[in-house]
Order: sequence, then structure tokens, then C-alpha cells
Amino acid sequence: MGQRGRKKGASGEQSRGVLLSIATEEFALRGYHETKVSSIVEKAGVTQPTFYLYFENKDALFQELVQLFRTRLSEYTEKSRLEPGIAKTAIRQKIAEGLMPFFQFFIEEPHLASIGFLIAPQAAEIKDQLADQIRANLISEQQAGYFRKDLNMGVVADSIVGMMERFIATQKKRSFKEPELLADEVVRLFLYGIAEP
Amino acid sequence: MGQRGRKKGASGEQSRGVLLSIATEEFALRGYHETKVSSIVEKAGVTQPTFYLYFENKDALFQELVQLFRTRLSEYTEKSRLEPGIAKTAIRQKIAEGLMPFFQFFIEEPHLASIGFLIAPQAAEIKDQLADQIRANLISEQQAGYFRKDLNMGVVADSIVGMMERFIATQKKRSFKEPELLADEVVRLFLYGIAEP
Amino acid sequence: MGQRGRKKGASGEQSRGVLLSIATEEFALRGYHETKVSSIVEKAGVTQPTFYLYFENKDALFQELVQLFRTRLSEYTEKSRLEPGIAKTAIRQKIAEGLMPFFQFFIEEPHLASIGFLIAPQAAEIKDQLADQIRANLISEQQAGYFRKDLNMGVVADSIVGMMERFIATQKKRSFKEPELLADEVVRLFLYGIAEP
Amino acid sequence: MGQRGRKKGASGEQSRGVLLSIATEEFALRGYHETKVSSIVEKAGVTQPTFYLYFENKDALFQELVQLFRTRLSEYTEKSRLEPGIAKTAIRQKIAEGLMPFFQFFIEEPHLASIGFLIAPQAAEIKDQLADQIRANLISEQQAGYFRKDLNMGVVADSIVGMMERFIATQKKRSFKEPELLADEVVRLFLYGIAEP
DNA sequence: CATGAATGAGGGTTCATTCAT
DNA sequence: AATGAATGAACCCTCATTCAT
Repeated sequence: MGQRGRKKGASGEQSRGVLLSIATEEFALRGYHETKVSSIVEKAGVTQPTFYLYFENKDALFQELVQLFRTRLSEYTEKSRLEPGIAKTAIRQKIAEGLMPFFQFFIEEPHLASIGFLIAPQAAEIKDQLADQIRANLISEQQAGYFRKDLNMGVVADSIVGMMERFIATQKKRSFKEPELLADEVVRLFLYGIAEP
Repeated sequence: MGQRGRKKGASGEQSRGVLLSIATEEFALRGYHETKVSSIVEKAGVTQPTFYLYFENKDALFQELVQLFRTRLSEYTEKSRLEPGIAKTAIRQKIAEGLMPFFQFFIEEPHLASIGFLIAPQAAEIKDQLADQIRANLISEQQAGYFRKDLNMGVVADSIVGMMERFIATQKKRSFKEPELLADEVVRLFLYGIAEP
Repeated sequence: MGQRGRKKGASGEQSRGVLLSIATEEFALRGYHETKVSSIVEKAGVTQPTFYLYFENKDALFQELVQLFRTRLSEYTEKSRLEPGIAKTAIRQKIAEGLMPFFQFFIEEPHLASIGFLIAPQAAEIKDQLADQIRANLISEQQAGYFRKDLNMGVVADSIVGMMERFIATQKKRSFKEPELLADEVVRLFLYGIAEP
Repeated sequence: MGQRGRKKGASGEQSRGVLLSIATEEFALRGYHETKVSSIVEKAGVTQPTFYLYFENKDALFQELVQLFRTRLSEYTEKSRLEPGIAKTAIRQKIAEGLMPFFQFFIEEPHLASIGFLIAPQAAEIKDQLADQIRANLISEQQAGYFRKDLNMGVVADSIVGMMERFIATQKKRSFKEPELLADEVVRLFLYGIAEP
């Protein structure tokens, strides 16, 4: 009752969801070409035609995941920018707070992150974009007097994005602590450098 | 005369070289699957069977390139380790000198670097290894008193490798200066951080 | 209705069956290498990928046929061993009855027999095995006093298997009679020899 | 001197001979398709073009071997027919003497025999022909009163040829004695049969 | 909503054979 | 007499995708 009626309609969305989630994992773990439509549907327990009931084709599904990654990334990026000038928190904590959402996202959605940062053909472009944003932020903070003026913020941004990529790529084998600790570690590194003061 | 002698024996190696170099570019620019044997040989001006005269198969060729990358990377890594302890040169310059070979390599062989750092399935492993080495170096220098003791050198190493990866990935669009300048920039970043002193 | 039901489920098995039967004939008539997947599917009225829907590859199909031959051969060999010791039937008829199943098999499945006895790389091994069995049988009957003791039963078994092979190989052009008659002919030959008594 | 002059001309025939002999072995052991021109020349220590200096193509070489087999077989068959009526030797020995040359040939040239009897596409035809000859001989001797009249000599001939084929095919693993002994064994089998007299 | 069955299109690889030297 | 280098012609196989039910 109701249940049954819904079941019909829901089962569709359900199948779609299963396919989507399996595909995410497969793409992340094996890459685009090594992930066959046939194996996705097999693991999902449906047949190949069913796949095309929910996705135009393999590439469309993949792009959907990439798009999903970009959306989520933006959402989390928003959080990074929340506290504009108000923040009386020390610069160190402020930056750590800005980094946290990324780490959280990468930890919560490792497969999606892998797709967007490592697997997708647009990965380069995605990272470029992110680096650009970060650079813009850094520059404005640099001009606000928080950072040294003699550093090329493009290089800094690239290093940060590169670090993120490494974080995503090595997440499985990383025994590493809580995102908070990691964020703080990273912030201290980028803020003060490794040199003995 | 020497001309003639060389011509004969060389023609084979020459074809191989052409194929190798075209393949390097193709793999770097399009990825493994998008690079067809048919298009490699076409650009090389030979027919498909010729390809198999010089390489066991497509994958063997690719692996040869990956191996070549690893070898070159090792060679350059050697250079990074030259001067042992004595070094009265400022730590800053010392590190810059250690970084330089990598940048030089990446600049001289951008396609090979791209293959080893971005395209190869083993890319993750390769970068992990490199990060491990760098971390080991950093730790020993840390213990020698050059670096702060409160930093996790694993994170530092990952950040450096990530930065390298970004450097390779963005090289084409990078208007950036000489490797010397870049190396110095990077060293200053990692040594002293971005915080206003 | 049963019609419809069968049609659906059966169509796949049907295609497989058609391919199997065409392949049997082609392999038997042309040999392994001269039989192309392309020609099998063409005669079956399907496209090449369909072939791989039912068989892992060309060789797997071939091996399946060889295995089928072996199985059938075993089944028929069983029949040869029926009546154990008591047998008051004349030795001559007893042996004829033991031979009959083979001839019947070879006549009913000439192509399969051809594959197992002539085409398969394992043909030698298959015949060796059969010869071994026959020899064992002959020896036990020899020791039971039915046959002369001064004959090497290995040679006899080889001769019988060789005769079978010739029978299979020449079946097409053989105008020869019923299997019963042939069996009797063969038995008389091997039992009593050709010498004028 | 002389030696040197001959060497040149001889070296050609020599290469040809080497190729021929290696090809014989390879064809016999691996079959036609599994024997690659490339592997023949490799084992012969020459290059592929050299192969075509001496043979029109792979098939021509193979046919040459088949032809050689047929020729040799005929030569040996001649020996079988030498003593026409004269022979006062007992029928048993006479037949053994007729069989001997075949066994000798098969033993002396096992690879060639394998090619002609097992590998060649014409193997069936070759054996048919041989069976025909043997049948003709048998029939004439049958009519001369040496053999029972109630036996189909076609079947007898096929059995003999089949036995020969088995002999060739199993020669490697056969521990068996001298050709004389084998011939005698076979003759006794076919003459008197296996039944307890 | 779902499937059994089938296919279009293309890719990698092999092999006998030849050309120029 | 011989070779280094190259190729024409096929063949096997895979995969994303669709049709009819």
C-alpha cells in the first residue's frame, strides 16, 4: 500500500543510484577505460540495456560524476570563503578553516575526488581552476598584508593543489590522523616553512 | 663513407627512435587508450607491422617509456644528493640545487615526465616512491638540525611531489621563467613559508 | 504458447547450437586454421561478436568439441565393456558387439570423429589412450584363455585403432555396408587372420 | 683451393639442405601452421630472404617434402614387390619381407613419414593410395589361393595402413624392438589372427 | 521497469613475403 | 649468396550500444 505503488517508481531511481555508486567506485579504482559498462551492470545486478535506461551512454554517466564532483567542490569551496573580514581568529586558524572543507570532502567522497582530481580528462583543468581561485584568495590576502610580498602566489597555489592531489591519491595508504590535524600541519608548513626559525 | 656505414645499421634504430619519440608525445598528450598504434605509425610514416618489428606490443612500448622515465628520474635524483654534510653553502641554496635537476628534467622531457607522473597506471606508485625518498632526505636533514622538528616530513614531501606534478601538468601554459628562478621560489616557499615574518 | 515460451529462452541456445554444429563441420572438413571464425558466423547467419557471446574464443570452441568427442567416446567405450565373463555367446560375436558402438559412433558423428581422431592436436594422445584401453581388454581376455599368448597385444590394439582411424578418414568415399557387417568383417580378420586355414 | 671455389657454390646447396632438414623436423613436430618461416630460418642461422632464395614459398617447401615422401615411399614400395612368383619362401616370411621396407623407411625417416602420413593435407589421399595398392596385392594373392576368399581385402588393407600410421605416430614412445621383429609380429597377427587356434 | 539477444565499429597483432643493397 | 628493413593482407577479438519483447 503506497509502499507498493512507490516501489515501482522508486525501483527505478534505486537502480540508477546503485549504478551511479558502483560506477563511481569502479571509475575511481580502475580508470575510465578499464571500467566496462558490462562490469558496472554486473556488479549492480542489472542487465546492460537497463544501464541505458538511466544514462545516455558511458561517457554521459562519467561526465555526470565529474559534474557532481565540481558541484560538491564548489559547495565546499563556498564554506572556505564564509568568514570574510569578520574573523578575528588568528591567520593560522583562519587558513586551516579554509582548508578543512576540502579535506573533509576528499575524505567523505574519496572516489568522487579521485575521479575529479585524477581520472577525468578535465582533471588538469579542474585543478587549474581551483589553483586559480586559491591564488586569487592568496593574492588578496597578500595585498591585505597577511603574506609576504616577495612570493609568487601562483607557485604557492600550485603547491597547495598539488598537495591536495597527493592527499587524494595516497589516502588509502595514509594512516594519517584527523583532517583537523592534517589541516593544521599543512597550514603550519605553508605559513612558516620548514626552516629552523 | 662513415656516412654510408652509419646509414645502413642506423636505419633500423632510426625508425625505432622515431616511433619511440612520436609515441612519447602521443601518450603524453592523449593518454594510453586514445593513442592508437595506427596513428603512431602513421605519423612515423611506416606501416603497422613495422611497429611490431621494434616493440613487442603497444603496452611493452608504453612500459619502456615508463621505465625510461624511472631511470632518468633516478639519474636526476642522484644529482640531488651530491654534496653530503659539509656544505657551508646556505641551506637555501643547497636545497635549490637539489630541486633544480628535477625541474630541468621535467622541462627537458615534458612528455616523458607527463607519462611517468600523470599517464602511467604506476604514476601513483612512482610518486609515492619519490615522496618517500624526499621524506627520508628531509628527515635526515631535520635530524641534522636544519629543519624544525615539529613538522611531519611526510606531509612536506607529499606537498613537494604534488607541486612537481602540478608543474609538469601546467608546464605548457606556464609562462614561467627559468628553472633556477622557479627552484628558488619554491625553496623560499617551503623554507620560510608565506607568512609575513 | 509452449511455442512462445521455448522460443524466447531457446533462441540463445539455438544460436549456440547452430554455431557449434557448423563449426564441427568446418573444423572436420578444413582443419583448425583453415576454419575462420568469420566463415563460421557467416554460415550461421550471425555476426562475429555473437560468436563470442557463446564461446570464449575460437580455441575454446574447438576444445569444447574435442572434449565432446572424448566424452562420447567414453560413453561408447562403456557399451563395449558390458557383458563381463560369463558370456556364452561365441567370442566372435562378443567382440563384434564390442566393436559395434565405435562404428556406430563414427557413423553417426563423422565430423566429431574426424576432429577427435584426425584434426585435434591431441588426436595422437586420444588414440594412444584408446589403444591402451583396448590393449588392456585384450590382455585380460588373452589371459582368460581366449586369445593366443604369443601375440603382443599392443600391436593388435594399435592395429585396431589404426583401422578405426582409416574408417573415419575414408568414410565419405566408403560405399561400405552396415556397421554390423563391417564389425563382423573386422572381427573375423583380427580373430582368424587372412591365411587360408 | 678448389675447396674455396667449391665452397661458394656449395654453401648455397648447403644452406638449402639445412633449411630442408630443419623444416622437415619442424613440420613433423609442430605441424604446418605452427611452423613459421621465421623460426625455420632462425634455427638454420640464416635470414628470411635467404629462405626465398631456395624455395618459392613456404608451401612450395612443404610440398617438396611431401613429394619427397611420396618418392621414397614408392622406392620402398618397389622393394616390396621384388620377388614375384619365384619365392619359395613361406608365405609368412614373404609378407614380412614385403612389410619390412615400410617399417625401415618409417624408422629411418620418422619426420618425413610423419609429414606424409599425418601432417600433409594430402595424407588421406596418400594413405588411400597406399591402401589401394596393398589391397590390389592382397587380392591377387588371394586369387592365387594364398588367402581366404571370404575376407574383404579393402578392410584388410585399411587395417594395415592404419597400423602403419599408428606405428609412425607412436614411434617416439615405442620401446619396440627391431623392425624385423615387429614385421613378424604384424604378419602373424594379420595372417593367423588372435584367436586361440 | 527490465531483459535476452544481437551488432557496428574498430583495435591490436601475426605472418608470409618482398625490395633495395 | 645474403641481409636489414619493411609491408599487404588477414584474422581474432572487444566494447559500447540497440532492438524486440
